[in-house]
Amino acid sequence: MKKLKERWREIVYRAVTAIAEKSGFETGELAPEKIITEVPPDMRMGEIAFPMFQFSRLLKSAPNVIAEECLSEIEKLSSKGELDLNELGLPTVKGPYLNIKLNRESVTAKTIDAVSSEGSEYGKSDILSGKRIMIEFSCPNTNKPLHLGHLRNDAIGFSVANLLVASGATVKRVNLINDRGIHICKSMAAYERFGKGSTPESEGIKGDHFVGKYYVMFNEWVSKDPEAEAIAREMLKKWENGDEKTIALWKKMNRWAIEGISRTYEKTGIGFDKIYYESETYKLGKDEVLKGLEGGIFYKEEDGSVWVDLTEEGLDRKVLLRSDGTSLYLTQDIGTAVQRYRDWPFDRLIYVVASEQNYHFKVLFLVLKKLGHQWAENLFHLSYGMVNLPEGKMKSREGKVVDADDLFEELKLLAREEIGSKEREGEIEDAEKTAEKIALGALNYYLLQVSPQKDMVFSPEESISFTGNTGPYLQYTGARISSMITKYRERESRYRGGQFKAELLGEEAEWEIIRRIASYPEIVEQAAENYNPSILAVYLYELCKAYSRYYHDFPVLHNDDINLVASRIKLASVLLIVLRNGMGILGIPFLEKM
RNA sequence: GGGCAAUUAGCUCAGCUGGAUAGAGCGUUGGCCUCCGGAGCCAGAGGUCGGGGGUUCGAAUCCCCCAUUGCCCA
Repeated sequence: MKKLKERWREIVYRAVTAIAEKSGFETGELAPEKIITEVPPDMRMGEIAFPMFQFSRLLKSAPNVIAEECLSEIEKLSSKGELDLNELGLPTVKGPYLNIKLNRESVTAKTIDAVSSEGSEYGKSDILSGKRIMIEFSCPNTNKPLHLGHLRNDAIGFSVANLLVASGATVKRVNLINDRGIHICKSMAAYERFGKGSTPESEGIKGDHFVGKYYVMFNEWVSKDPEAEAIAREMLKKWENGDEKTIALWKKMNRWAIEGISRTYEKTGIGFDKIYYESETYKLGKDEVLKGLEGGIFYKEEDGSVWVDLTEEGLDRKVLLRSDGTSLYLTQDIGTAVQRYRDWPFDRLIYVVASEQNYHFKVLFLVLKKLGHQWAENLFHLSYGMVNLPEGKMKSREGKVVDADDLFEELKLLAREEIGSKEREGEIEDAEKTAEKIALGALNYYLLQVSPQKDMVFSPEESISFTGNTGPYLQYTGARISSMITKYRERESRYRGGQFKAELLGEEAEWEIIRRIASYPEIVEQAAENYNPSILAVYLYELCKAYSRYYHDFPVLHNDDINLVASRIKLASVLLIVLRNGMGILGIPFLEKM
């Protein structure tokens, strides 16, 4: 379909050029790829539309006149045998638009053939082939469990990584564990005081929640006794000086936290190719800053703190090292970036981080550029909006946070109930696992249907809804079709000899599905280019919607014509491939039964 | 004080590089299971695309001003 569109652009270009020559106008910078195409509002008008307004200035003529002229030029080319309109489709004029009606039968045959032969490869492109792209996402702290914000981050990171892979890039998924700093010491201090040697095992609590409990405890403690703050700070100093006991405690608690967080990752199905730890890169960051200081890129204040002046770049001055020589987030990020480029020279590094850090990344990228790293130009902050609750912002200090594990459990429970209410339970092999997959599908779809850049409201009731525009709707469509195909195979003898014939798929509803299937590769490209999984989410929903409508109106198996059955089954199985591929990219588990 | 972003139906969101009548879901009103999975399908009501200017043959989309909200920097 993309190829056809490009061919038509060239044809229209030729036609317009011919008209221009006749009237003695220059075509100037006109080029086939610059010609604007659209999709007509009504399927009956065709599949590709060329608005002629774009040429009216060039040809000094009214768009509807140009449309007619264009058409006759194309017909001329066709009668000369230079164009095969039977293969390319039929141009028609509607007011100021030149619309192309594709040859349905030929597009149907080609599309179905392409999808069935490419299978799980269908939709992949090479627009990023040869590119090495590193993508950082998730980035948890080791003092508390993952929350809703991380889930959005993970969903975006995971799916964007998949989109890049589908576009031919070599992708390295990396995580950065924020495992050092005053906040980490807070939970350590609280544990040392209140923990009494308990462990996640002894308490029967997941490690990250266990550690998080002490972080909360610290905040309670410090509200009663301001001394706590000093104790934590003392601990940080000890940590930086390599005090053995402190390091041992730090290691122990980090292990608990990371172990717990990893279990959450297992549930949500995400993984990384490499994990970075701030505790291992912050020193490199310091070195870089000191190098910059020597090189005169940065400067020192009287109190000994190191600064960078970005006023020329339209930003502010910014601290890089505190007066006591300790590092900041920015310092650590400098070190991490440098380390990454050493480890794996990339063509692009994408940071999936919330929009509240927009300024931070602007500064980071500028500082790295100032330090002379040419690759700094290839850094990109994929900024996503905050996740708010209907009653307002999430506030971790006030306990107004949606915990990732809790949310997941809740979703799973509801999915389990839903399964139980369907009287289909007996057919499902593992109801527990299925419930988990439905929960994950609901969650990922909910988080990904919104454009990343926008803030979103997370309504618990809506996210657990399994009807309407949701992940489970996609899964449900997939399950129904799977079940139908199974039936088809079971009754194979009845349909034996049935042949797929493109011309039998002549219903409008079928054509709508086919043109959507044909445009899937373009959708994946678009989503990848914009780092925007929501484009794909919307597409999949519309695809399923179109099929559900069709499926409701037209029998697939219940037909006397076995060729018609075979053809409609073919359509269903091709759609299933697209659905599977697309859902895979978004992290929505595909289910044969649910 | 400065910067960035957002504002589309009661609620949550789509609307791609400006194009033909602004779309979904939830909710609401009303239909559809002797038939391949009703987690479904269909229809109705619901809009001054925050406000005002501008560019353009054409603006929800681009530009400017204002308002509101969120985030960040100091």
